[in-house]
Amino acid sequence: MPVSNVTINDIARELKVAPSTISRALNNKSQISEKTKKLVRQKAAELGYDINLVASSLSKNKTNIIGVLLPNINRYFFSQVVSGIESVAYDKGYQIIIAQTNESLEREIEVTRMFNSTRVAGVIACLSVKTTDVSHLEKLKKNGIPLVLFDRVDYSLDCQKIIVDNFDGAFQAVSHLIKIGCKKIAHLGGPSDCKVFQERARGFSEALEIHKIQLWPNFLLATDLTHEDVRGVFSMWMTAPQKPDGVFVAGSDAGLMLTKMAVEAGIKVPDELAIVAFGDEPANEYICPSLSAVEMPGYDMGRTAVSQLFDAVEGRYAGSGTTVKPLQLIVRRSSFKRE
Amino acid sequence: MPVSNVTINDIARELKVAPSTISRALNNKSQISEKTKKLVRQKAAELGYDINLVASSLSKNKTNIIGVLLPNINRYFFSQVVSGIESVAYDKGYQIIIAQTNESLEREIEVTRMFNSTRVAGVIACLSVKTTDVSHLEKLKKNGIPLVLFDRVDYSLDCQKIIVDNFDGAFQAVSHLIKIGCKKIAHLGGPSDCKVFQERARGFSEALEIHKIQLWPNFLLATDLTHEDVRGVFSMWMTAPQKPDGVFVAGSDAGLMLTKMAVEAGIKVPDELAIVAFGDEPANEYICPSLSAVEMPGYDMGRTAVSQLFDAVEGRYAGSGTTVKPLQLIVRRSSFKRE
DNA sequence: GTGAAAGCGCTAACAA
DNA sequence: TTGTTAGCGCTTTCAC
Repeated sequence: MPVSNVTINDIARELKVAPSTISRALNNKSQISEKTKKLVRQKAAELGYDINLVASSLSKNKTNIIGVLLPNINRYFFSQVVSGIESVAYDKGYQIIIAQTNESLEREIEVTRMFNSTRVAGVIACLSVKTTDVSHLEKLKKNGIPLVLFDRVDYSLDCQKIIVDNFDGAFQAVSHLIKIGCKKIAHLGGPSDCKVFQERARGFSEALEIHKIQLWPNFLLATDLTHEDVRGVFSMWMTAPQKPDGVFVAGSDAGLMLTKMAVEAGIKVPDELAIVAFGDEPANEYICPSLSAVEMPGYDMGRTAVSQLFDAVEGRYAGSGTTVKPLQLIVRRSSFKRE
Repeated sequence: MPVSNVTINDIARELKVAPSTISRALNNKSQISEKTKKLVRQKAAELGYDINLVASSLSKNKTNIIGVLLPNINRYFFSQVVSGIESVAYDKGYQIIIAQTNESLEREIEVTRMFNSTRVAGVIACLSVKTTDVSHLEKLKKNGIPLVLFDRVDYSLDCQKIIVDNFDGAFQAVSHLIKIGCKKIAHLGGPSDCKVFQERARGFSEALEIHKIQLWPNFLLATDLTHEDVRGVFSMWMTAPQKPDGVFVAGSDAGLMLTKMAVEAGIKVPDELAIVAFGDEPANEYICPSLSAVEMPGYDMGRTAVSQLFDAVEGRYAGSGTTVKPLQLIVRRSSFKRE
């Protein structure tokens, strides 16, 4: 490993000026003549100089790195968020370091510690489903590292939060099912210890109540939304005395699985069973029948999150607040209007 | 912003020992008594000390950050690769900073410069389709930053490369189409200036040749695989005197689009038109008919790439070489055996 | 086994 | 406008 990097001292020596002059010139500071500025830039280019951001960061006590913490980068929603974050960060000259928790609190804590050690300029996070205690994130604040939460947030944390209205999305979805004529509507829900899933379940219940639709036993289930869960719940429903004629599924993967199982079991979707999922992804458009879903604006949420983070990083505004992004119900064949 | 971080000097002062002792204790160096080691750790925990990696990196002239450069994080394959990279990096105590090129060479150059300035420990990259000149990547090498390329590689670069055998994958796919009885097979190809797509086209041609299948005019097309491209090609094929009865599509997105268009046009897939795509993703399993595809092992490629990068970073082995990952043809309904 | 001191490359007072 | 100087927080020789 050669590691023969040019430093500002090299440039300074060649030009017979002080290193600080080089620094000023390269950073476009005001108190410097255009002439030397040009001279310095020229020589820097000639020697192939690239600033050492490690040294710069240490000196300024501030990096140009944003830490992004999320459950899994390979889930569609999260990859959309990351893409949004990266696009804005890039324009601002920031870099993003990403880490997955795999829904493990222990790992979330470890990553947060790492971000802290890296002295990231700020952190954007989506909490793991298991996260109840948030002291690890509070420590960031204590160290002067701004935090923005998205999707799975914790209200006890004093920071900006970007969310969707899970209650409303669920309410919309279920109201839609009711409108197209479903009478026996079930909810395949997510982990009950996670707020977003609680809200979705609440939206489901509320919609039933308002429309005076009966809730049958075992029609409101909290699961981990794994393949096994979906399979188990589906077979239970299909062998029960009361079968649902409409299902609101709390996650997009589970929605796809359920739709596929139903079709394979010979059930007519949507006629015998209408399905709407929370969370849209490309497969929803392709599955047969195509799957209705409440679409979460991941890319946009990412962009907003990082913009708000920059407000804090750059000292413009660092308050606490919640941005609620609009949700859109996309009606496809799996819940297309019957009579 | 409080920014009241504890340093090793604080610990040293409290313990009335030298900062170097703290450093040694915390880094588990050999020349230090267990007693002070324990003492130091205890005090560090008590004060809530977290190492400042910026300072550490500057001092060691080496960061614990891996730069990952790829076209788009929100494409399934790439998100899989990143996930694989992150999982291994995390275990090694490294962080990953990711950047998207959006298939822009200019941006690829800019990001590379940035990685260089960040003094990343190494870089893992998938070149943009537009990348022909690779001097920006050569500069990394010159600066002692190891590089590993994956998927879209450049053989003039002296580094490890992780790829799939695009020729073979295409050959397999097309041979399969031939085996199930297709006689008029077409190829919806990708950008012709990109090696991987050239190889896929070559595999297509070779399979036809070997099996003595005629190549009809306009049956071997290079496109950008956009929605418009797919639509245009599809309608051209369907209105031509000779319609294909089998198509090998160079990308998974385009494969999904084509399948959907065919079904919507009332064409029986696979009976009238069999389809196989290069690249698998979740939607392939769900689309109706489900879409056959050559599966690229993204997660595994990511893990291998980063492992090889560590070999170079940690000075074990830094040669040049190519790892070819196995490709698997997954046969689904879109090309299921007819008689 | 521990301390003293230099230095990683840069920035930012303070002087001139 | 430019130079001098003192760090940023850590690691690492070199002494003791």
